Amino acid sequence: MNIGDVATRTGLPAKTIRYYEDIGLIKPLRDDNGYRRFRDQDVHKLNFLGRARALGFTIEDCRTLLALYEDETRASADVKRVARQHLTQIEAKIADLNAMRGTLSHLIEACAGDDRPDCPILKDLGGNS
Amino acid sequence: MNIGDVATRTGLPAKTIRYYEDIGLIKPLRDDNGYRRFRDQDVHKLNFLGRARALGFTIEDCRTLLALYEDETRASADVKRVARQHLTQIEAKIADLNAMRGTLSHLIEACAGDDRPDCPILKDLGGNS
DNA sequence: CCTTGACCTTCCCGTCACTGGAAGCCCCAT
DNA sequence: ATGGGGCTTCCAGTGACGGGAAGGTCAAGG
Repeated sequence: MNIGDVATRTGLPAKTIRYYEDIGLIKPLRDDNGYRRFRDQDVHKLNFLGRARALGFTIEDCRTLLALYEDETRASADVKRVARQHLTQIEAKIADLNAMRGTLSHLIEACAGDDRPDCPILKDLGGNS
Repeated sequence: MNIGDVATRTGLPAKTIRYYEDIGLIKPLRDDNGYRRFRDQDVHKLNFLGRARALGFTIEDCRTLLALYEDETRASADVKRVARQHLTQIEAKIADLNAMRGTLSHLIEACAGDDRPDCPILKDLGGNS
C-alpha cells in the first residue's frame, strides 16, 4: 500500500504519516522506486497513533504507549500510570479554561455591546480600578 | 524604569516584554545607553496585556483589544464580539477536553493497573475489536 | 582606578506537532 | 509523447515565547 491509500484508510494526512516515520514511530518498507510500502502492521500502528492523539496524548506518550502495546510482557500498571498523568493534565487544562470561561462570560454579560464606548471588559483588562 | 523593574511590577518575564515590543504591542523609549525606558503608560499596557493573555486571548486579539482600549470612540459592541468569539473557542476546547476526559477516565477505571499485561486502555487504542 | 557582579543589549536556536510549498521523479492513460 | 496525478525530499513557518551566548553598562567596594 502506498501512502495515499494509508492516508485514506487511517484518516491521517500523508504529511503526518511521513512525520511519524521521521521521528521513528513507524518504519514502513521501501519499494525500488523509493515509495514507502506500508504493511498491515504499519496501518494498525497508525490507527493506534491516531486514536492516542485524538485522546490528547503527546507524541512522546504515544511512543511510550506504542512500545507498551508491542511488549507482550508489559504491566498494565505502566499503561495506567501514563494515562492517569495525562488525565491529570487534561483536568488541569479544563480547570484553567473553566476559570477563563467564568470570568469572560461575566464580563460579556455586563457589556452592553452597543455603539457607546463604555465597556466593562476593557475596564477590567485595564485594571478595573 | 528599566525592563527588570517592569518585569517585577507586571509579573511578565523580561523576554516576554521584549517580545511584545518586537511585535509592536508596546513602544518603550530608549536611553542613551540603549536601555529601554518604560513610562507608566507602557507598564499599564503591559498589565493590560498580561490580563488579556491570562484570559486566553491570542496575541492578535490582544492587539485588537489594546487598539480598542486606546480608542476613545470605540463601540463596546466591537469589544464584545471579540470576547464572544474567544468564549466560543474556549467552550469548544472545554468540550473537546471533556470528551477526552470521559473516555480516558472510563478506560483508566477499567484497567487493573497491576503487573499483568492485559490492559483495556491499549485494547481500545489498538482498535478495540 | 580596577574589578566584580548584576543588569542590559542583540541574535539565534529550540519548543510541539505538524502544515504549506517548491523542485523534481515515477507511473499510467490517452 | 504528453498530461496529470502521486510520490519523494527539503526548507520554512506556525504561536508565544524560553534558553543561552557574546558583549556593552552601571554602581559599589577594595
